[in-house]
Amino acid sequence: MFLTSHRRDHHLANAILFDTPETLSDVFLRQPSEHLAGGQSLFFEGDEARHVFEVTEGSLRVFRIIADGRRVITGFAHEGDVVGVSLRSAYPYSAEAICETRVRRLSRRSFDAATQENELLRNQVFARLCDEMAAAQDQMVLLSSKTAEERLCTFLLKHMKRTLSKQALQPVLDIPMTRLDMGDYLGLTIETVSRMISKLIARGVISPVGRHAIRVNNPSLLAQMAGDGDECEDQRRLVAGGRRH
Amino acid sequence: MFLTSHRRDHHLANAILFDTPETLSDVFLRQPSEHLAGGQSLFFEGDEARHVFEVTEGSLRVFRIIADGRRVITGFAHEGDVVGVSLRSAYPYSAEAICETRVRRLSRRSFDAATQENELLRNQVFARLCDEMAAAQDQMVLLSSKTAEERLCTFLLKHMKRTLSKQALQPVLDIPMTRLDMGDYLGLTIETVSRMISKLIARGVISPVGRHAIRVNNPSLLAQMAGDGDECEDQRRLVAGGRRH
DNA sequence: CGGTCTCTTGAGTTAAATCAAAGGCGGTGG
DNA sequence: CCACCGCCTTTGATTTAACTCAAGAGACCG
Repeated sequence: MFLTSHRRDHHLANAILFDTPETLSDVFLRQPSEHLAGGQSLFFEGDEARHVFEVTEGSLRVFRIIADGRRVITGFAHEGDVVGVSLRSAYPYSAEAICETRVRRLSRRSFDAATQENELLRNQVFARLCDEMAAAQDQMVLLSSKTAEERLCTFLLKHMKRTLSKQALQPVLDIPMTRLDMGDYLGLTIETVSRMISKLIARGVISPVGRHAIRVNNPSLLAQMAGDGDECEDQRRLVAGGRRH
Repeated sequence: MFLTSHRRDHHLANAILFDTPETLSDVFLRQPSEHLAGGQSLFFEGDEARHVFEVTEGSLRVFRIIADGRRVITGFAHEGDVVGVSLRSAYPYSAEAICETRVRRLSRRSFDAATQENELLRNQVFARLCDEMAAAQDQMVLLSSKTAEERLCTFLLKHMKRTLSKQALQPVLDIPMTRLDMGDYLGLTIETVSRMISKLIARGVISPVGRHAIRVNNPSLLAQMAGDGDECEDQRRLVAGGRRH
């Protein structure tokens, strides 16, 4: 389980918060931040789940290796996200730094204690779990019924929304992960990912800015191509007979 | 969000539990059970999330209708499962009875109150959320990297495990859902689902028992065909270079 | 500046989707 | 009780989107 922070507003001086944490991040504030080089593992699937981590800088990929050796990335954790939350004794997935990354570590005991006693924190954990669940369902929709093009556009759009909130209206989007990461996340091969990126570039929707960044020229077209429709509420009640499985 | 019960042991007389619920089911015990005919909707995606439901009999499909009218089933809820748990004001999915089904309804206020004040219940909700999250990740693995055959076998196996626990060693497995339901859950068309079922029958792995039940002749072969390997721990640490996206 | 790794592009293959049609089961009414 | 109708399911033929295989291009590093 990894928990995505939607907003992290530090209203109050951190010093005050050490003893009465108001946000999940506050709980981690006392911990020293640890550095991970790109590609370095934080923990492996099956390891005893002794710690919970907050990402303070950089990004992690969260994945499983399946029977035949293939990798399935179930999500990415970015600044402010918490990874390793679970009730099981072992981590159900591995986590690895995509790029230079910093995390704060907290023992599960401490984390559990903090969230058990503090209703505010508890609700935040619950809220994040719910959001993560919703994200997982979105991903299921993507994997079970979107085309390669729609998957890529959805991915870019999601990362745009995440970055946009902090980087104002800057249209240059950092993509720290490799094509392989994207492929393993989107259920596609690197070749298909590459082809779809080329297609978007050819159509002028995006422009390449080195290998790990793009400029989004036409966000609304990108959104349209992501195939989420307008989430048109009315249509939901009709049991529309659209085909394609 | 819907929560799966792993075990529902009523150690104590229910009467005693009314005031001090020990399990999530106990919270629903006072509520009258409502009947749903097959195909009947419990709630729609986007509806205001006023209630939480416990399935006491039968099964529900939990799904979303996407932009082009297609349906994606994100899960099924069976006896003992709780559906509708979320923090959002609106349900993020629809829920519909697959067959004759009974549910107990609880207002979100009551449910939240009960779980806020009772640590035991709260932990159960948390545990179920974690399990559901793990199931969602399994489903992502299935959708992003399993073949049609593996998907079907995984599906049958999962339902076998669920049913087995209560119906002893009886190898006849009820499949209340239609081929369309299976397809929308597994990311396949009804034709492909049907073909894969025929293939399993031809190979003698299963035998048809009417339309909505099968006999599993060779559970271990079925497990092998599900493609989950032996979850061999050692292989996990090797960054094996298996192909297929 | 050579080596390695990542990415791109092209050509051919394939698993599953689509299109099409027939078969079986269940319900309804004569 | 049987005939008919509608729905779900099965099976077959064809198409297609994405995968696989292959080779070349660009980036990064010692």
